[in-house]
Amino acid sequence: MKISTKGRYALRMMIDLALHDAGGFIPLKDISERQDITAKYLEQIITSLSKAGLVKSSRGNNGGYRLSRAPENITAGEILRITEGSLAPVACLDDEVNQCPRSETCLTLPFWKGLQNIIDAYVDGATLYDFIKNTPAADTGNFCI
Amino acid sequence: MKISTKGRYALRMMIDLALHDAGGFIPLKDISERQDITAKYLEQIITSLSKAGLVKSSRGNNGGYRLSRAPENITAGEILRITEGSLAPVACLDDEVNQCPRSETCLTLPFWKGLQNIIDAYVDGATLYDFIKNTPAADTGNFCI
DNA sequence: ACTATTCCTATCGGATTAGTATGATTAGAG
DNA sequence: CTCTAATCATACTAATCCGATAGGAATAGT
Repeated sequence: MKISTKGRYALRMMIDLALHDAGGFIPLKDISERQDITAKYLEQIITSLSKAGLVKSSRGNNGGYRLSRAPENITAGEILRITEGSLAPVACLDDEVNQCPRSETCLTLPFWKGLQNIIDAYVDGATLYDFIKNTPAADTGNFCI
Repeated sequence: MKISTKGRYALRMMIDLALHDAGGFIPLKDISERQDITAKYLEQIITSLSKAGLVKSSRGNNGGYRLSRAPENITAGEILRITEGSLAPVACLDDEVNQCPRSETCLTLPFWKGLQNIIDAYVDGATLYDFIKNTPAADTGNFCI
């Protein structure tokens, strides 16, 4: 029941992009140094965020990444679902493929469904702006996980 | 971010024990057949529940397991924490060993702490009785996951 | 003694995690 | 037009975790 490094690092990257947004593109190398995570690993993660449309990229010299929307319009839920796959606590809530034939009478399914609901509501209610709104411009990149 | 089979099976076992409680001990073989899970695997899981004091066991012929408390006094949270280890979504919330030196200023820690809080509140608010209270005695063992 | 049960410890294949490695492609600067 | 800094794409890998399986010892009722 743990969030993997992909989800955690993705959130840190997105917050980093929000904090250091100056209108232009931010190279991955800068994020890598501030967050102390290898650029190669961040590359994999931000690629999926880019394909999902959460960040825009620019190749070549002076290239990099930037948020494609304002921080108040990007939620932690979006970021985590893209990188973690799904936040459903059990597979049978994910899609019809994994549903079991006895789901109609399952005694535990409503419990898991309820858990999924509160998790979804929580992560979808947190925007990138919520993470950075109390942070002075000087205090950037304060992460621990 | 998935609950493992250990947590799911543990919950199913405990519900099974609650549903079939007739005062005596219920052999693991019966649970195994009703739930369609190998007895050998259930053995491992119920051992940890037994060591934690959630079930009482009796060895030898006519032995088995039974709940050590009434269903309304056993929560899903207890069961899941024993079998899953911890429901904290990130390791630095688990214990001091995993805490990072920058936890005071971490921008993501309050978010994860909040997620842990709602998960804890939800699972601790669900008792075994909640799972079985609407189940006719005839309809036993209806699980899908 | 026999049998049904829990208890204990070890093993194991496969999947997942958390990266690392290599190189191609792109685009601005000189 | 070349150099360089960057993204993009794909493959690989070591380590860990998951989901069991296996074999036998201990216990207790008949």
